[in-house]
Amino acid sequence: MTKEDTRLRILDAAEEAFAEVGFVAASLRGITARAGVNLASVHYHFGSKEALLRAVLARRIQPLNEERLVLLREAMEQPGDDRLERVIRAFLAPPLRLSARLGDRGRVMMRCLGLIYLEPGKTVNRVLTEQFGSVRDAFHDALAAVLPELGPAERSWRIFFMLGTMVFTMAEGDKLAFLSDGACDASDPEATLREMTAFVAGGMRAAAASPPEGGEP
Amino acid sequence: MTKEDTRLRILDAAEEAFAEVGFVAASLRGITARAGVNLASVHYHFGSKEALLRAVLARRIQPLNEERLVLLREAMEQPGDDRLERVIRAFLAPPLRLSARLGDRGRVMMRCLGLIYLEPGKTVNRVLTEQFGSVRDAFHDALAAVLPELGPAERSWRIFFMLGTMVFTMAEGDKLAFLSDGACDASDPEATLREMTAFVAGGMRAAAASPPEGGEP
DNA sequence: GTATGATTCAAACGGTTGTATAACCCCTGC
DNA sequence: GCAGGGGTTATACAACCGTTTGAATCATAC
Repeated sequence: MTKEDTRLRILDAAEEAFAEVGFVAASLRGITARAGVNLASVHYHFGSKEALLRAVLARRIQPLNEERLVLLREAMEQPGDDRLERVIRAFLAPPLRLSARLGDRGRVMMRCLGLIYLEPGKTVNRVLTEQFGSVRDAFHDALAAVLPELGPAERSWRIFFMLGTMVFTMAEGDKLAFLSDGACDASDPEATLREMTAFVAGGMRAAAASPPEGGEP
Repeated sequence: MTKEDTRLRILDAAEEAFAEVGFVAASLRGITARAGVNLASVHYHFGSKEALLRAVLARRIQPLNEERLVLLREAMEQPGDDRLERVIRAFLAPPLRLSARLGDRGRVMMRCLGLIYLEPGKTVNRVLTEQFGSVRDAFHDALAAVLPELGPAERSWRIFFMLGTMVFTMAEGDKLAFLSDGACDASDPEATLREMTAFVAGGMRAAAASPPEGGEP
């Protein structure tokens, strides 16, 4: 068993454990037992439990956000009536595509990312929001171009809702099969992308709800 | 200090602790210290940490779901073009109204409920989904009447997204002020209700994304 | 073949957790 | 004024946590 092998097995086991019970509830003993490695090896390879979490997140998030920006550029370059849908898909598709590519690990990765995003903790949040800052700005600008009738505050609200829809689906998608009596399957990336895009696009296109910010004439 | 006083102080302190760090990360010692009561009193009054969690949830959720069903009945009784908006408001308004009524505790309660909903754990989920079952069915039926062009699967998807938008906003609303550079304020219940209703209604009204379920002719 | 550095291993550390127990206080009813 | 019990208190317990340590093991280069 090589060094890289051990690192990978720890990363995989940690991702599974985080996906099942969250970060704080997952124990290094459980993770190392699942990975079949020694307890101390996680400190040798990563340094601490938090550093392990950062490694688990970085492995997935960095490619995701890069792909988001690439897809967003493509979506903005070509005109068309469905430019809004393409922008939204640029935001939603990367995790779903990655999930499909990972096979069985796909749902583990989705649940892990969604759960960790929602779990409190100063360090975790700092990492995620740092990574997410430029992506948020890029989509803010793109939506300003695609939906010029929306004010900046309204745009922020709706990007927030889009983020929420995605994170919630990633974290709680497993429960949808039960909630819908088997009619829906969130482990199908194609269907999930189609349904989410339609819903979010409809929400984005809704008439502005905010009263105008300037004083009345 | 009366018996009921101690119970209430524990409930309040627990709600705050859960809102800040979640259930597993919150310690009974921290909770009882915050409440100014003895450590053992939580076992005397509630029995266990999990039973305390159930009590914290029940205090808020039961009235919420009852109000949802009342508002839903009212929304369905009177006709009009904005029946969809009224149905959605029946779902979204109760927690926001309760938050406004609770004053400073409002945001604590919102964050606690949202966070606990998203935190893994067999018991928690069972309690919440049990309480939520009848509400989900009622809204499913109401939306079938208001949006007859939507198939049952599509309806389940969109109710799921509505739930996600609400839970995410309850849990992460605090961060919206930062994410929007101060342009949005999720601690304003009126504005939050207005923005969420517009977004969710738009998503609900979007054209169906699913291919028809029957075979092609 | 042996020296060297990297990796793994078993064991233990101090601290925190939820829970249990028994003594204690205080108020009420007689 | 005093018995009694509901409520509070301090304390202890066993289990588990993340982290550290130093020896054992391995692979590699000379």
